[in-house]
Amino acid sequence: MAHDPWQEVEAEAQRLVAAAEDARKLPRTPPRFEEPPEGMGDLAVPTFAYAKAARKAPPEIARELAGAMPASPWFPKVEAAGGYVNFHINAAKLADATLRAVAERGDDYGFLPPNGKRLLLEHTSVNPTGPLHVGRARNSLIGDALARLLRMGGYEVTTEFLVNDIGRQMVLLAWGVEHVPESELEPPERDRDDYRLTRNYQAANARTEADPTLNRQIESMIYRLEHGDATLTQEIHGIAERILAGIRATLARLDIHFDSFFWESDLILGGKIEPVKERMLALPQVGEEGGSYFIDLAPYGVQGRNTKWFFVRKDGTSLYPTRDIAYHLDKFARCDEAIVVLGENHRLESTQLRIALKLLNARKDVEPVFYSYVSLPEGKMSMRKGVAVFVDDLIDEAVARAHTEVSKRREDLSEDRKRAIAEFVGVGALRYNIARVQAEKKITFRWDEALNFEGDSAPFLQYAHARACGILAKAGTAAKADPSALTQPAEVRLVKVLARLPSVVADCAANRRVHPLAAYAYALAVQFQRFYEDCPVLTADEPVRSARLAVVAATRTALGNALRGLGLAAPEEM
RNA sequence: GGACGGGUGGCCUAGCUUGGAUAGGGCAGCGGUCUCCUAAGCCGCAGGUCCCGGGUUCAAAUCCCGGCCCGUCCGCCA
Repeated sequence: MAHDPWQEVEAEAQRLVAAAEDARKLPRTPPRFEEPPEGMGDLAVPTFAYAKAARKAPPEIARELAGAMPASPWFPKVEAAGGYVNFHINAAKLADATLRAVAERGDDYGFLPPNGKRLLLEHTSVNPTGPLHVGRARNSLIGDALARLLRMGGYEVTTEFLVNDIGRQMVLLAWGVEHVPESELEPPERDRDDYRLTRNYQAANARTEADPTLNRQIESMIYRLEHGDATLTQEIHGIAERILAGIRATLARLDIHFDSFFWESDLILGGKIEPVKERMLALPQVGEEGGSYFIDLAPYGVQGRNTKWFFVRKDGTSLYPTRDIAYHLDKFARCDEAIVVLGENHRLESTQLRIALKLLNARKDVEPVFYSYVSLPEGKMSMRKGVAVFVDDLIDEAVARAHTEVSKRREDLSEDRKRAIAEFVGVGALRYNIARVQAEKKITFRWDEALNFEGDSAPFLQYAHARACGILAKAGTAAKADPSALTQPAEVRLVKVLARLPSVVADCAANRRVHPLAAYAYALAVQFQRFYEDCPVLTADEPVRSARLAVVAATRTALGNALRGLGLAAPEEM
């Protein structure tokens, strides 16, 4: 475990506790280490749990346990304090282990060894009917950060965007493109196909609402599409491709890119739907109602007004569930684990899908990661009502505000340099604001909060990284570091944070959560800033200078990797 | 009606899976701090019924039960 210093520390403490338990004839209790209050050590083991069996007071047990603890080079001091046994760590040894781990792993410090698993992560998957708006972008931001995090966690990750190019919405879009002339449309907000074509989509929506007879046209188009009409499929595919190009351009600005695009129409053209439909129809759980088919999910824990999950229409065409199942079976053949990022409104649907996959004896399950929607102070975002914030506008605003800040703070820089900094600061602020919060929290979008550049924000983290780089750039080559030269509280505390990165990554990857990594990166930046105030590096005498330089270098690596894991730029100056 | 998610100082948020020592942070507010590696920083002050009520426990923000509030879903739509 040379790559994970903190793991090494806990393993050693665990060994000591077990030995002490045996010596005192206490039952082996897998210790859950806690962090004691400041100044009371580094690891704490509560002894309350032993009290009943031992029939002794916790403080007494703590004293006995502490006394029975074998000597260890890791913990020069183990003491009882109330009902706790507190371990004081050997700071020099931890520094040595941490700096060695960073040296051994190099730029990969914090990356876990490859676990050999192919993980398919689906995210974003918006219907290509218009530009990306802020509500949906949370999906992309969470998905992309998760992909980066899981790569750090040792997975071989493929990100995939499911392009829906066969639904009613897409037919409507195609109809709008064909039947609504440019002369009847307002000028587009931006000169790009996603902005241009979404006007046709909105117009088509408005017209079908006003004139229900149009629905027959639309329905016949849907029918043709679902029966593999190659010409129509091609046409819609082409339109979707143009809008998707716009969406991809927006995402690219956020540094979000996909490894794979899966076109839903390929399921139909590839004949993947029919076999799945047949397999489903053969299930004993299937019911029939007026020529249509469903699975009653009530026995599987689904409750509500209607537990019937229809997958075949009375005209024999497949419904979305069938295609979703076919898609997932296809996914499963291409990976070892499948994750999909979904909005909270898809919770039930996801449960239904997973039950169906199980009934079909699918070889894998799909793991959903849910997030709540982003609303505006004035209420819900809605494309149809035009109450939405486009991601492009959000990015522009973020970058503009960042540019104002950079100009204020760095008059010495060239305009090109300021623009470059403004770009990663603005985009970083946006990304971090989503990444730092638990996905299940609903968010009310406020400009001032989304574009905060101080305190717990991306620029703060980036600034810490830039400062570390600044010191290293001026330092020249350093002598070999002697970890025992690190004795100041600020530098010792920084080392302790540095030691934790691999454990944090492991925890995040296992739980499929990115926000603890954000919290870690912030804690690391905070500790580095304090170190920066308290511990001069370049002007220090040897051997302190070299030791501190090694800590700064380790910080650059660890913080840089944490930043990149969150999808944020790790700048050398700002 | 049912299911699921959230509810932590004025605002935002961590901690909840695995119960433990004064509930961590940030923003906004107030006060300090640039002859010294970038002040997007650092230091300090102030601010809390952890939604409410029961229960379990030596110990509950955390677990259990019952409410309340907010959100989401329960289409032969996708």
